[in-house]
Formats: sequence, C-alpha cells, structure tokens
Amino acid sequence: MIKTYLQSILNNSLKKLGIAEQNIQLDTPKDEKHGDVTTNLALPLAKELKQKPRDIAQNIVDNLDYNHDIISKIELAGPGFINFFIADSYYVAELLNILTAADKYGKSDEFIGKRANLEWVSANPTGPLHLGHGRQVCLGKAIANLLEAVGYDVTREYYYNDAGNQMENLGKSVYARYMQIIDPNYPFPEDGYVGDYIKQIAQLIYDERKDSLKNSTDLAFFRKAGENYNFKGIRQTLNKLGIHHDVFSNESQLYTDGLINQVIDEFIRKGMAYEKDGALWLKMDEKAGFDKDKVIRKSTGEPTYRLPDMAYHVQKIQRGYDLIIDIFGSDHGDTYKEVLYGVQSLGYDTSKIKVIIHQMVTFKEGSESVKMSKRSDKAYPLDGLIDEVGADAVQFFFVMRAVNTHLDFDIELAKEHSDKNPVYYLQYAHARICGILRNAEENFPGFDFKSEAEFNTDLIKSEEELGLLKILAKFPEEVTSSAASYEPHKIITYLNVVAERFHKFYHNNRVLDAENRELSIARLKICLSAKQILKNGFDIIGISAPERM
RNA sequence: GUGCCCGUAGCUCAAUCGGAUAGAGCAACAGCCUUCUAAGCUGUAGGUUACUGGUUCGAUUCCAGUCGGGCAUACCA
Repeated sequence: MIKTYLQSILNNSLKKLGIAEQNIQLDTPKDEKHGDVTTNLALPLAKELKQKPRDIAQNIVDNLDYNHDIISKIELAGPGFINFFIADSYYVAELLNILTAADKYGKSDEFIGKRANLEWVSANPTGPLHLGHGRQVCLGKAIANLLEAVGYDVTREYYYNDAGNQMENLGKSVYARYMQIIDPNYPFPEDGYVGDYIKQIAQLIYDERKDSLKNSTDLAFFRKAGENYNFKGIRQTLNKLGIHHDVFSNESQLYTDGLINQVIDEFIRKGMAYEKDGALWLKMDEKAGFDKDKVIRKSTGEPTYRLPDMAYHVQKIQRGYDLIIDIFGSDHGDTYKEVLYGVQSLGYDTSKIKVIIHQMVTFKEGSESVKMSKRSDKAYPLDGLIDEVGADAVQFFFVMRAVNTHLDFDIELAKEHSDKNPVYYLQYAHARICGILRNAEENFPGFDFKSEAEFNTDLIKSEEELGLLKILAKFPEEVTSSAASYEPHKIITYLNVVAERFHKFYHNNRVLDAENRELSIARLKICLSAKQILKNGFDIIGISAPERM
C-alpha cells in the first residue's frame, strides 16, 4: 500500500534530521489540488522543535529519498502540509494487481490465524424477529464478513435462553390461545404475548391433538411447541438475509455444566458477594462507576440475567478466542458494563471482549411512529419487511449508518420508493459493467478483455479513468480501517464514491469502439477492475452483485 | 436526579487518532437518451455544524456549561 511506503520514506528523512520516529498520519485530501496523499507531520513537530512548521516540512522534503516512478511531485502547502502526488503509472499497476488478486483483493492477512467469536441476534424464541432487531441482525452479518476479510477465523454465535419467565409466559399464552379454540371465553393472560403467531401455534397444536390437552396442567408442552415454532421462524428470517450461525449456545447449558455455580462460589470466595434479604448481591465498585450493588441471585433462588451472562462470557474466554464481539442495542448499554465488571472481577482478561452498542431505530409509517414491543400486536415483523423491500435493501439500509447515531426508518418510504433506494445506485454500477462485458463478448468477438498481451497501459490517461483507478486502489486500506473500528458503514461510504466515479467514467469514455481495439481493451480492463472492487465490497456488506437490473 | 449516546442542508445521514473551501442521497429547479442499461450524468439552490464559552497555528471533531432528543437506571431479559 502506498501509505506504508510513504511512512517509511518519511521516517527515513526524519532519521537523517535527527528527529525520533513518528507515528505518521497520512490523509487523503478533500481537494484534488492538494495531491493524492497529504501529511500534517510538520505541524505537531513544530511545537516540539520550536521551529516554523513550513521550515520543518521543507527540511523533511529536502532529505526525502523516493522513487520517482511512484511519486511524481511533492508540494508544501498551507501552514505546513506536505502533499504527495502519486504517479499515474502506480495506479495502472494497481489495476493489474486488482485483476490478479480478484476476489482476494482488499483482503489482508493482518489477523490470520486469529479466532474471533461474534455473538449477535440472540433473541429468545418468544416470537418472530421484528424491525427492532433489524439493525443488529444486519450489522452483525456485515461485521462478521469484515472480520473474515482481515483474516480472522470467525465463529458466528447465537445465544438464547429457553427457560425463565419469558418462556413461561409464552407457554401460558399458547395454552390460552389453544383453550380459546375450544372455548372462546377462556381468559387470556394479562401480560401474555398477543401476536397472531401465538394463535397459529395453538391452531397447529389443536389440529394435531384436538382437545386432548384441554385439562393439561403441564405447560412445558405448549412452551416447547412455541419455542420450536418461533425458532424455526427466526431461522427462516435469518436465512432470507443469508445469515447462518455456526453455534447456538443455550443458557441452560451453563447450569448443567455447573459454570453458574462455579461463578457464584468464586464471587463468594473472593468476598465479592453477600446475602441480604434472602438474595445474593454482588458488590459493585463505585470507582468503576456503579452507584449500587446488584442482585445476582434472587431470593427465590433463581439467578438474575447478569449471572448467566457473566458465566457465558467466562466460557467464551475459556474457549480461547482472540477476539470476542457482542452486538447489543443501546437498551443494553448499562448491563454489559456490569457483566464485564463481573467477569473482570473473577480475574479474567476482558480486553479481548469488544461490545458494539448500536443506537435504537425509530420506525415510522409516514409521520406515525411504530412501536416495536413484542407485547403489542402492531409489532412489525422483520420477515415482512424483507419480503416487501428485498433482502439487499434491508441489509444496506441498516448497515449504511454509523452505529452510534439514531436511525429513522420510514417504512412507507422504504416500500414506496424502493427503486430509489441508495442500494440501487451501487448495484446499478455493477450491472452496467456486466452489460458492457456482455456486449463485448457478443458484438466484439475479437476484443479479448482477458488478454494480457494486448493491454496497452499507456492509453489510460483521461481524468475519469485515472479518477476511477485512484479510488479503486484505496479499497485495501478502506477494508483495514473499517475492520479496525468495526464500522462496515465506511465500506458503503467508500463504494458510493466508486460507483460515482464509475458512472462518470461511463458517460465520458466510450468503452467499446470498433475503430479502436486497443483502447477498448484498456477500458475493458478498467471495467473489470471496477466490477471486482464493487463485488468485493458487496460481499463484505452482505448484498448481492446483480448482473442485470 | 444520575450514567451512556446523539444534535450537521427541507428530510435521512457522511466527514479518515483535530486539518486546507463541511459532503452524498432524497425532495426542489434547469438541462442531457438515433452510440456500451436514463435505477445514470451535468448544473442551480439549499449551512452561523443546537447555543455559550474555553483549549491552539487550526474545532463538526477535544473540554466545561446551557437547551433539546433517545436509551438505561428492577430480586424483567
């Protein structure tokens, strides 16, 4: 990568000047007049060296040894920026690298041999996934891809709890709906799950067993039926988005394995847990920002959610991952801190755990906001959204924004203007390229765009051609930096520029020209490389690369 | 009350550990299809980056305060 090269020659120059090695920041200027790469290196040094930044910059440049085939020009500008202009030949050479590496271009071996665990979705099987889950679901898919792109061996994990009050409630709700088939006046539990899917589950049970279970005192059957039905639905929805988990971890396993009790014993042994009012409390340190102690085992003897969560993270650490990622909505913003505090208190290294908190999504239908509560019958299933606007659009929409900002999702808009969805801008660029390639094969049989011998790189010189190549060459660093901050939306921001540059190129540079075979082949090469970058980017964010639109 | 996140164009959002003239899409207006896909391109208009102060060569970015919004503050998960 060009930046690595610049960092090394700049540090060599500093060495000559007797200045200690710096962590050199290299940026892409917003204005092309400022070159292809810029550094503010001289500015922070000014204070330290007590010299004018312009003078420092001049000294650095004077002592710079560089390859003139890569750097065509260096300029000083503004208060002391050093601007580098990269030679066109560098970008043309990079085009060949793209074509050679193909779908491996942009991937790095930075974390090769490292194992990552990504846990997300993790909805309990009390009902279908709804819109509120959408952001997390799609985000996780993209982040998993991103981690793989930088070399991680990724385990995709789903953690669920099929015991506890919520599931009891599910059992009661299904039973009540079942009884209502027999007797419409049978009362429905006050805080039961009111979604229609409960009625469907009840109907399935009735179809099979008729009224033979009407005097049942054991709700386990109904709970299990609900769980199976809901899980099947959840997996179908995930399947529509192309999401497959490698591991489904069940909370109850933590009890049977004895890990929960081990954790309790360890807290007691360390003097961090105490009994009060019949419950077991965990001491929370004020210095760590906690204002009061938390219950980890209720007076009824059941643990609170914190305890299994702690045990679960201990278990994940013990499984030996180099990176453990959790994705939660901001409604879990506080609880993960308690969990990590507990895990850390037990003596485990929590530095490998990275918690990604995304802000909530506000759903609107026109001007009306839509409530996402599972207790409400208006809950909007994610499945329906996918059917209506398409998997690609859903994936794209939820991933295109930074996680720490609130997101407004207008369902009406998504439905009505689905063909104006920004995802199509990107996909259209890809489809257009495919169209050109088809045309080349069908109508220009002698124009072999795979040919190496006939590729005259000197013909690439128009502003649009080079502008496109310059952005394509940035893909690897975009992947690296997106992965480093776990921010797939940056890939989308980048791909937007790629698509924009391609469309510009397309309008001003006719690719296939019967009169000019050599130029056609050179431009076909550009098309192929742009197609490859779009495809590789789409693979990461998790959308398809259509051949036609 | 306290903690976390946020406040950027009419709307939804970008902005590379603080960088040069704050950018896209949608909506609006004016153009471009007898040539590879017009789901595209070109142009116009739209901003005191919520507000006040501070830090410095430089602040949308960092700090303090004010205002406004979201989430959380359970022996619910």
